[in-house]
Amino acid sequence: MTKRLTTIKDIAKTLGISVATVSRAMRDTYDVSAETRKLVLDTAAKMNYRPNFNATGLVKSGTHKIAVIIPAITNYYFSTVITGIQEYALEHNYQVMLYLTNDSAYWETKVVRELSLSSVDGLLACITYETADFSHFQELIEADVPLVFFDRVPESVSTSVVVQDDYTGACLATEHLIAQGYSRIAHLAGPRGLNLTQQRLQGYLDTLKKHNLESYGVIHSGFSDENGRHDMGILFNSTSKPDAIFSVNDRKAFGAILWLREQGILVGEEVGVIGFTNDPISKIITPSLSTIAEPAYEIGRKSCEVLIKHIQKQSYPVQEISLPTELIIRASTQRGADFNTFNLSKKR
Amino acid sequence: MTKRLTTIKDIAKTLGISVATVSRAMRDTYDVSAETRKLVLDTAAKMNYRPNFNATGLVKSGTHKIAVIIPAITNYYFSTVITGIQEYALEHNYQVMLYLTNDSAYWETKVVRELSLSSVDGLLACITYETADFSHFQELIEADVPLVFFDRVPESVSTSVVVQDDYTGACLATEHLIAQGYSRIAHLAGPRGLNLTQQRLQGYLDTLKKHNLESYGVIHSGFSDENGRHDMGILFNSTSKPDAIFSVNDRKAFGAILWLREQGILVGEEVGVIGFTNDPISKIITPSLSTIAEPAYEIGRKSCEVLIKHIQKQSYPVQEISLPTELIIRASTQRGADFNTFNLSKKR
DNA sequence: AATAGTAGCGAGAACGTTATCGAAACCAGA
DNA sequence: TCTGGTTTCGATAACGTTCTCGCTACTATT
Repeated sequence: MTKRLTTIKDIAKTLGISVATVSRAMRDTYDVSAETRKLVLDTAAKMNYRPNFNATGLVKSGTHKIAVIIPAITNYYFSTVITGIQEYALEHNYQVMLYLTNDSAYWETKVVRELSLSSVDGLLACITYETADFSHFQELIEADVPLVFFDRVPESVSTSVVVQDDYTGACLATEHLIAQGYSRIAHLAGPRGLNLTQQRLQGYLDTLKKHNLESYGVIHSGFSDENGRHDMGILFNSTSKPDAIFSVNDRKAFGAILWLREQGILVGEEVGVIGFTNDPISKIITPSLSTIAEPAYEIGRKSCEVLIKHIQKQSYPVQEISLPTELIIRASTQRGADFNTFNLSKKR
Repeated sequence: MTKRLTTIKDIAKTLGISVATVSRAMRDTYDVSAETRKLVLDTAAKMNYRPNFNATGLVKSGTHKIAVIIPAITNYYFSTVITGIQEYALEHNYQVMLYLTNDSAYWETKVVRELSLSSVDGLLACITYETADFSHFQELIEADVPLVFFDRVPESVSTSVVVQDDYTGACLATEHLIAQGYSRIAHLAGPRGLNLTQQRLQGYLDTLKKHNLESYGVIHSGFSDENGRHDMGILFNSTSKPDAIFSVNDRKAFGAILWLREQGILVGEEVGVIGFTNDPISKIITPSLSTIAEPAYEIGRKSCEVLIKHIQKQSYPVQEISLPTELIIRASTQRGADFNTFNLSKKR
């Protein structure tokens, strides 16, 4: 098919030395004189030599590849995490293989099971919101395959995880709503069973309790803006309507804002909305969305770092890393100012 | 490190047959009886056998992997393209390796040059907007490495490309602005040198000419909303101000809308804005953005399909595929209605 | 009964690299 | 001159798989 590439043998032949010497020279190890080393390196460059990773991978078990298994990449959070993973990996000479599960547990198990362990050194995974059976991951752990979870992590398997501090973030969000004078607070929650859903819900509930407030409703559903929009209809159909919404993520909060605008309800003034992520859209939407910022890029880098450390020495202890979040205050939780029209109709 | 995996030899030994027979049985080829085949397959499953891709890759040249080289993934278009690539690849038993260049020509050449050709069967690339020297790609082509470009394609190298119809899309956008009654039209253009920048600019210019209109300004810069915002300041600083903006992409159009809003200029009513991409944000921003929809997902699938065909038979002819775009009319190019306030302050 | 053909299997080389071991060459000290 | 130590290098086996051959046994044909 493609032209034959130059191998270590070719170099050895043209130089009249053995392949062993060439191999040693390439890797800058012991037992090779400075002259021959330079000679080998020069002719290797001249002959446009590239190492064959299949061969090296065969003899030393270990490809320099890691697999990233993730529900999707078409949103701010995931794409930013991947960017962090990618950069850390490349800096440390690892290559990343990407697998999208499309939030399907079927695809996830299929990918994980069929993933030939001879083709990657380790796995970085973020589970789907359907995943209830973790046996496919358990098998990997029992086979001593390095594995770290990020963002959405299972509770039952014992391996390293890297997440943002979901609980504290939810507390910050709820505290902020209360401080702004909202008291009838509802929560647009994520899919049940996900650790992150539980953590954010718990932070919300605990903060309400601390202030002797009652929840004005919790609805579990998916992460899309359409989910948010739909759930708002249900929430506001009751007799006791909320005056503020804490959404499990920004996308659902966008749906909430869109719904409120359609209903002619003033966002901020009448109903406060706060999200979770700090998606760039939150700055663009009208009114701009207050939110809890997640360190997506750092989560990518950190989880990749932990994985590579696990790969490089199996004695590396299991980590449970939680990165801090931050409250970002924008217009959607402000009263008093008419942020809704946002100068849109003001003439020069 | 990790536990020793079961190999074809282990299966042969426990069954008392030769490795050759096992190998043939696994691949369902000739010269093996139905009984032994079943026997081999059963014990392979029982022993949890996984093929070692390093070994197969060594003997048959050909890993089932493709490399995707892309400037970034943290935006709608690129992440959607990747999703399409990924899905087509997985369906056809190829695995994708991801490389982000971060729009740096330095990183691009580094990645392409260091990419061991023994570890991938082909490349899918979208160049950075800095890339002026294409020798790193030229080398691959000369080495007969399958390579296809998508979206941002170089003109000088002769290989398959998959793009959207940028020229016609730009014509559609400009025609639409004119049809809506705008006549003083300016263009927020992309970085110079990119084919897509040239195509969209040309479509814009040709359509103006067709209607005997003059351009009210063309400014080249990057793709970010910040670029768009900045360029608007320049555009409106002249004595002859435009009454409509055609932006090379949606992100810059968002910047333009934000800038207009800050200036108290009514978007749509006073100044029309149209983008290019159909980023989901275009539905969320106020007013919603008219745009030219790109078939990002299909471009991903199609370019992956072309690449795999190139890999599978080297006689496959070079393709130049251009996928159609579509005009999406929203509020930012409508006059008459007060879309800017968008019911925001309307009480129930 | 002799031959030819075929189905099923095994032995061994090969892919490109690294690791182990030993050999050669050189040098220093006695 | 001999011994011992170091430095530098080569031969060879291994990694797990596929591929090419050749061998055996069986069936069909004459």
